[in-house]
Amino acid sequence: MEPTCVDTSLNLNVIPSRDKPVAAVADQVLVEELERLSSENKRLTEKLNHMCNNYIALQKHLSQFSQTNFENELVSPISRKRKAESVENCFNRFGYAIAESSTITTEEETFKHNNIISPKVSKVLVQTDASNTGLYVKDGYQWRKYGQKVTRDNPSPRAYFKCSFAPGCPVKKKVQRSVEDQNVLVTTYEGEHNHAHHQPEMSLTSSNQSETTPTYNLVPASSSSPINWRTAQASKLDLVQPRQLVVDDSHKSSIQQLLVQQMATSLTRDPNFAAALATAISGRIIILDVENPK
DNA sequence: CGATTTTGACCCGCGC
DNA sequence: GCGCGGGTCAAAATCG
Repeated sequence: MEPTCVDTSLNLNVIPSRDKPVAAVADQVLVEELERLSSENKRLTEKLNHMCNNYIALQKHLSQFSQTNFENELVSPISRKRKAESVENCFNRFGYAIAESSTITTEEETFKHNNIISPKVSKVLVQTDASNTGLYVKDGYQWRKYGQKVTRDNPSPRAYFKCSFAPGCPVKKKVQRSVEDQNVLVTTYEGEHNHAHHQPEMSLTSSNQSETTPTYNLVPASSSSPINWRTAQASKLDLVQPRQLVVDDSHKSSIQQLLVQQMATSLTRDPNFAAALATAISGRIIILDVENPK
């Protein structure tokens, strides 16, 4: 798909002519602008729909890939580390990660096949700027750091956090900079919170934690110039505990449509969204065509 | 002064 | 059995 630049700004420059009074011209301009914005809105909704379809297709591919991996491992078992690596490579192969989450790992599948309940593991990639040297991802929960370690395969240290919001909450997370792109923080969540998500925002801040606007990032795993989407409305997307709606095919499309509409509506209501979206789209978008992969 | 972070020590599983 | 590496503990330091 060709990168598209969408002009979401309002052009209200009124140039009165001798024939038409200022008010009439202004009315006409407003109507034209409204029509243009509504068509842009429609186009954006379609794009969002397309991206959702791609995401679902990718998830399907990933689960198929994991399934194949598991079957292969039954024949020739590999080490725990190798398994983790294969999942990581799987992400990279798909090329883009929308705050990537592995809702299921090969290890987890192994447990499932053995009917053993394992803690939920999810992985989130968060874009940082180069000046940010901290390992803190503000995700709405309260974390207590309990360790830091330099690992063999990555020169940057890995930080270990426990959820300290509720006593006895079993959730842990590991945060480490990606070995491929130092601007990307790889956060691995383990377990599920036994309490409510009290802070609605999901933002990345530097160690001084001074940023107030939630920041969401699309992180192309293979790209060094990722796209930033900055919108407050996006806080409605729960990226911390990625969930999968399980629906049958007959309801899938209608639910999908509903979600797309809700997302589009809430996003377009946000005054910051237009500017952010224009910046993002005029930058670079990589959308994987699942039907015709290059 | 309590909460949080830092950091070296320790534990444990895995591979050889 | 030993060494390595990842994960955790806990005492000291720091912060608000």
